Amino acid sequence: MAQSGDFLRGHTETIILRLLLDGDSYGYEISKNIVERGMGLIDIKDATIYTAFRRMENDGLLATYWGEGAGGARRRYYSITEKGRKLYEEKKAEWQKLRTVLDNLILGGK
Amino acid sequence: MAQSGDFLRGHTETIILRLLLDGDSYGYEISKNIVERGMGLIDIKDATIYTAFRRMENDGLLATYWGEGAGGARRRYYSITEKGRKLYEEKKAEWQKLRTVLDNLILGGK
DNA sequence: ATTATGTATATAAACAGATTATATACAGGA
DNA sequence: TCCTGTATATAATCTGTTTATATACATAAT
Repeated sequence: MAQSGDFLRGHTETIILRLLLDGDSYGYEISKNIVERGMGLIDIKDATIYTAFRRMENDGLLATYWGEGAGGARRRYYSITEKGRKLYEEKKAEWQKLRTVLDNLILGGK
Repeated sequence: MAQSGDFLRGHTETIILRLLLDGDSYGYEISKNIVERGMGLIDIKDATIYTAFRRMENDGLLATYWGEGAGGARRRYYSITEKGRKLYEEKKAEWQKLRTVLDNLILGGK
């Protein structure tokens, strides 16, 4: 019923911003990175990543430039902007609050 | 950008199932219950609840009956089915795993 | 009396982010 | 030559949530 995309929704941008905090990267690498850390639960699709990039670039959260295609195809690199950093901090705080709320609502208790 | 609905998505049904585990209830009460526990972060809309009920009833997760409208309008009560209980257990385990994954992806570390 | 508020359910239409499908391109191994 | 892996991109589709709107009854306020 609910696919991985259902609970990724609302977090995809935050995750991308977090990864770019460690340094510039490109779509394919970011995608692989997310799936790797996803413990088999997260299966983010290429199209999701690339459409998120367009959206985030338009929103001024990311800056982009072309890197040399070392080996295979060309790579488009992304770097996080100041606006992106600020949004990340907000989203991070939001997640920490949300986690508590969902623990309460899903696991129950009280 | 991301509204509360974005991170509710994929969890709404789980939350409803959890609340019905405590006993039969009706839409308005469930809705109020969720918002109350939401710490101002969750603002689930009526339409979301009622469309979720239809979906879940069609999926055999819920059974329904009319209760007397004590005071105001009539109430449609819902009770969780065996299938609903099983799905809840799956979703609960999924959430506990997802929480760890998202902690890793959003907060970073390692 | 009538207006406003709170309780309670319901559905069509719009919205938005994720998925599916498809296309392109190059390198290296079988 | 074909397949796999790397790498990006977009149109069309899917789906759960939201917006807007409708109905209905009880009670308190004007």
